[in-house]
Amino acid sequence: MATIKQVAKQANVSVATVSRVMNKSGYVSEDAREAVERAIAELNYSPNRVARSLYKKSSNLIGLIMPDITNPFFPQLARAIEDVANQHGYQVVLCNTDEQLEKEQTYLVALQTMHVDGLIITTNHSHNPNYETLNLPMVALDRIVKAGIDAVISDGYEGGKLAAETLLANGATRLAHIAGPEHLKTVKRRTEGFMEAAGEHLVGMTQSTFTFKEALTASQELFDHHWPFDGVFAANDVIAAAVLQEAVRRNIRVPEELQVIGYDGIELGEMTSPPLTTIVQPIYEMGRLATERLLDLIEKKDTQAKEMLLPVSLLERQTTKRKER
Amino acid sequence: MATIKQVAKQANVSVATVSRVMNKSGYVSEDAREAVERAIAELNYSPNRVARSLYKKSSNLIGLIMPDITNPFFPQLARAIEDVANQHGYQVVLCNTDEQLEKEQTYLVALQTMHVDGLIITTNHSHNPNYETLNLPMVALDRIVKAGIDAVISDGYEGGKLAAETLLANGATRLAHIAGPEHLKTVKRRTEGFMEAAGEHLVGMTQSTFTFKEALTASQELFDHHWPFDGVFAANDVIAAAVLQEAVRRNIRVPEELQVIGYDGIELGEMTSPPLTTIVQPIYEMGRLATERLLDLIEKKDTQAKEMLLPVSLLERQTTKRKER
DNA sequence: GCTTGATATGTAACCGGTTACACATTAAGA
DNA sequence: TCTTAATGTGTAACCGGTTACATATCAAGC
Repeated sequence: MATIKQVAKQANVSVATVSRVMNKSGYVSEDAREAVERAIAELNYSPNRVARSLYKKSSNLIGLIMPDITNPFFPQLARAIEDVANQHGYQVVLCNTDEQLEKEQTYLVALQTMHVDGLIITTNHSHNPNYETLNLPMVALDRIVKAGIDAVISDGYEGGKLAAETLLANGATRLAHIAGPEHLKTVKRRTEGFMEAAGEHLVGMTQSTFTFKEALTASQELFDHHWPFDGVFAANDVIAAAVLQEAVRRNIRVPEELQVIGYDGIELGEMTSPPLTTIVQPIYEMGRLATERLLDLIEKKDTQAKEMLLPVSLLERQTTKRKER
Repeated sequence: MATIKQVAKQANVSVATVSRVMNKSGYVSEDAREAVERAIAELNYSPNRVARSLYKKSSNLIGLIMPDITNPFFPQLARAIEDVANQHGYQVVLCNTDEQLEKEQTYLVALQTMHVDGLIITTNHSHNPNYETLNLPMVALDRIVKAGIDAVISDGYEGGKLAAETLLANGATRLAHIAGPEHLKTVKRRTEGFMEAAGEHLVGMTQSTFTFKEALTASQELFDHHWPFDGVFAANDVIAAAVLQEAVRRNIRVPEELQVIGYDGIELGEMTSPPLTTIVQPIYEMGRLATERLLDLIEKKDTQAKEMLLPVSLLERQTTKRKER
């Protein structure tokens, strides 16, 4: 790899001049600029980012902290983040924490010592590591961290409500629900919205994490203890897939006997049989927004912390009866 | 953030001594060591990786180049890679290329200028960017790049064969197949193995990419043009899910009338109705192996390029008839 | 007592960029 | 013509580590 010194020599100028043409800063004569550009091309030079980082204390790296990329909600988010970051010349460092405080801590110091410019956090921290003391630009994504930290979330309350209303409007009268992990506020909102709109129609409810296995268990529990019901809202699409599978196993016809609505709008919903009706969050959009916001923060364009609440929408596939309205 | 100078001052020694105790190199007296350790603790110091990188020309970063993390095969791989990397003090930089040469090029120079220590490539490069001229340790994962570059792959040929044999052993006599993208050699092997073992029982075949939408189209085509058949092997689980959905839509009972086998063993297979029988690749294991191999390469433990071929196995869920054997 | 090697530690160069500062030249304005 | 500001360029300090090298002390061996 060529260095700036070699370029300078080749172009017959000093390193300062080379740096100036690269950064378009200060005064450079037309002649010098051309000579430098020629030398750069000839040597196929690209500046060493580590060296630049050291002086500038900025690495063009952003840290992405998530519970587990293996959870199908996250890849799309990661993709959006990476796309936007990349368009702006940033790279992203992937960190899976499994929501374990210790892993999170380890990553946090690693990211800090490598001088990442900012953080996107999609992990909860009810257990409160010292994000605040980190003094790094950061934005929370699909998570509410605390006032003073930017957040991008979707309107879970409205989503839950929309699910209940849809079920009811489609003729369901006995509603059931499988809630998500209690410690995730954004997920809890979905349950709250659903319960509000379901009112006395709610006949049963269980709880589950977002792993399919546990969702299956929770589904069985729901059927065992609360059957019959004719509409289910699951806190996310993975849980909904479990409900669907369990319904099939019990020879319950979907959507004729039982309508099911999920939440998230991940690709999985297309792949179930029948395809899943769901409340879609604008996942990619959320990732995009969060990243753009982070880059603004990094470039100090705005320091007023904001919470961005995005609308959700109903995607009717085939686990609900489409009613003419 | 504290610097080594501050630590040195606090401990009343020179920066060289501090560096020595941190790296356990050279001679350090017991007294000095203790003083330095105390100072490090007091100042909550951790060394600046950027500075270290600059001198050592090594960043403890590895680049992970994949087509699209959104494709459900990759998150598990990414997870394995990140786990192993992290255990060894490395972080991973995520790069989605969509198999576009241009994005790949851009990433390659970005990764190089930031002095990543190595690369894991899960992307094909029939279009041949200059990996060879990169002069970086790298290992190909689930891809065959070329001789001289390490590769970790699973035995697609045996997998395809196993699928055909299973279908046949379960009583199927008219087999069909949906192949994957032609340019992926590892995927082509599956088709070859299947065709070899299916022999004259093969009655129809179409082709598809790994996106669900196109897989659905390919499935419809298969049913439209080659029905009836009683066993299908899909080149991966996403395609198998599409076949399943299309079968349900056409009121074809699985597995009674039609048996389906997928390939990969991703979580999606658990979530379909009925759950998918599939040929599982040891995905996590492959990621783990590839990363360990890369770290060995980085630490120059071994320079003899190897190709590691991992065995696959049949996971019987409910889209095949389990036969007493 | 003198030589020698092991132990211990500090100084300064180095990694490859960026930029403050000094200095020179040129053009514009009075 | 003289002053002044704009333009152009190089030198060297700096970012925060690592390490080669110089130097010093001390104990062992003769």
